[in-house]
Amino acid sequence: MPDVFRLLADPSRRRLLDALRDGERSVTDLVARTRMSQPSVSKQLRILRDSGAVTLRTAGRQHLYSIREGALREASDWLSYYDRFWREGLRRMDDALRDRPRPRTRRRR
Amino acid sequence: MPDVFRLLADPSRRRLLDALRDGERSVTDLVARTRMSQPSVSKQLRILRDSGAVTLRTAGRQHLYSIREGALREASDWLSYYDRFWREGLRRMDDALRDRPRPRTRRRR
DNA sequence: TAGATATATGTCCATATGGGTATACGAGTT
DNA sequence: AACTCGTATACCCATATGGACATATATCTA
Repeated sequence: MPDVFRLLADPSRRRLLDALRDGERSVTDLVARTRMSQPSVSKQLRILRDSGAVTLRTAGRQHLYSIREGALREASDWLSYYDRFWREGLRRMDDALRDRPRPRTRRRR
Repeated sequence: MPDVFRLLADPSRRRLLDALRDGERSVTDLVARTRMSQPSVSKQLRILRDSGAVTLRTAGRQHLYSIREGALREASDWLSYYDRFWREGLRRMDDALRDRPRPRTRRRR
């Protein structure tokens, strides 16, 4: 249900994730780094947590958040196709090109 | 302005992009493949086009859309950091892991 | 020109979303 | 216990979003 891309759609959540790249951070810490209000930070962290993107560790009265391994994997996987696609420079438009002046059919390698 | 992740946040747009992976497609074609209404398809294509994610080629009365090279590059780049992060197995959460029972790094199969 | 096909746009609507402010809650501290 | 710090939640609100339906526009065809 919780779509990874939906998560990443919000800049504030991305900023939070960016702020967490170097390791776990407390809420106050994140508030300082992201220029957001504390409630907003908590709200977005809640969303990130519910979606399994981050984990929470409680240390006294501090809540330390950290990125969960593989959280963005789904998004990354989806995009990886296009990455390969462009890097190899292979445009598989043969079908679409069929009604054009015969662009020389490519063979499967 | 037009955020790539915002684009990808909508499943219907992702379906459209998926349908375009193999090359350019007409609107009718996309309608058939995505099970969306024609106006919805056009609407989302409009958004994708305005954002520079797809390009349009007119052939008679058909509008042929195709993914624009490097359109999702920005998103991919952003994610690449985390990818590297996890693939190398480098979790800089030593502090956090300190009080856990040795999570044992997974080996590559 | 009339009609059919292909696509785009306009309008309306229901819903989701994110921020802000106030407030509640929990854990230390005195 | 009273107070303070750190964090979470509740509520309200303005806005964005996406879909459906009807309709407009453009291109071919008879």
